[in-house]
Amino acid sequence: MREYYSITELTREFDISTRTLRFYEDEGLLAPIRRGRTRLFRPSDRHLVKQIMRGKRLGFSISEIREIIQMYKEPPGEVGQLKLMIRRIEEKREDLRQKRRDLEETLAELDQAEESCVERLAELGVNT
Amino acid sequence: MREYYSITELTREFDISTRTLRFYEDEGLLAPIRRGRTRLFRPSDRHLVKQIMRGKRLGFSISEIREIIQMYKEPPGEVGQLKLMIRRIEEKREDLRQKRRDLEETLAELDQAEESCVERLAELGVNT
DNA sequence: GTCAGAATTGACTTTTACGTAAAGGCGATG
DNA sequence: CATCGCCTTTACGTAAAAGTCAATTCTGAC
Repeated sequence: MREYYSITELTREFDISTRTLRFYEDEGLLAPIRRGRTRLFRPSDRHLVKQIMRGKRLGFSISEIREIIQMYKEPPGEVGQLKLMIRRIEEKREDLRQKRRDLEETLAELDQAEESCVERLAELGVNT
Repeated sequence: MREYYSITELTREFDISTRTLRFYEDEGLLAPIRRGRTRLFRPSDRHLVKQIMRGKRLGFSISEIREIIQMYKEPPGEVGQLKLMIRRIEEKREDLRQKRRDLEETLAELDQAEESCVERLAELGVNT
């Protein structure tokens, strides 16, 4: 496991700009360490970037992603906070389950659409 | 099945604003008929709104949603167009499968996070 | 017919998530 | 030493997706 990644290494790996990574840092999603002014990304930072990109693909906003990332961290020490956290996690999961239903429906409709196209091609005497 | 829905009926059903529905019309996603200047939404328009909201929840942009909606329509008559359409559908499906992987991973991590919280509560002697 | 409530258009504003340009620091290499 | 390539901050710009507001116009109920 590498010790540090430079900002451009990560931009290449995840196909995003340096601006984007700095923006995520401003937004409190990342906190790479510094050598002088230069950012050094640890493997854990790189993993955070992965999670951020995953969140993006699922259509979560920056603040939603921030919330989700909070959930992955060490659980809080206080009972009230813990219970609150559990409730929030359950909400996010419900959110994701809705997305899953949406996803399956969309996939099913696309399957149907493709089938129609294939049939139409067959009618036209094209061998698929 | 109702014949027509008013704009406000749909805003209430889907919890969106009239501005949003008109915006979708401007963007070519909807084309309700008119009585005078007033929009009348048919069941098919209402169904389109459902599909749009689904797309939104999955993080698709307006133009991606427009593309997907195109795919649900009658398949084109020309062989080249049909083959192109099939390729596009396959791309969208790959996109959705990626989202599904992202989703499952996120759900798994949230499960883990919740478990940590529950354990922590147990340590603190709280009965869940 | 009139009057409140709903609907319309059009213009301007806002939020999010970056893009882009300016101006320059730091270290290696020819 | 100069010039790459990579890194930095600061600041303004922008596209997408609506929100908001104003000025009208319908229209259904009384």
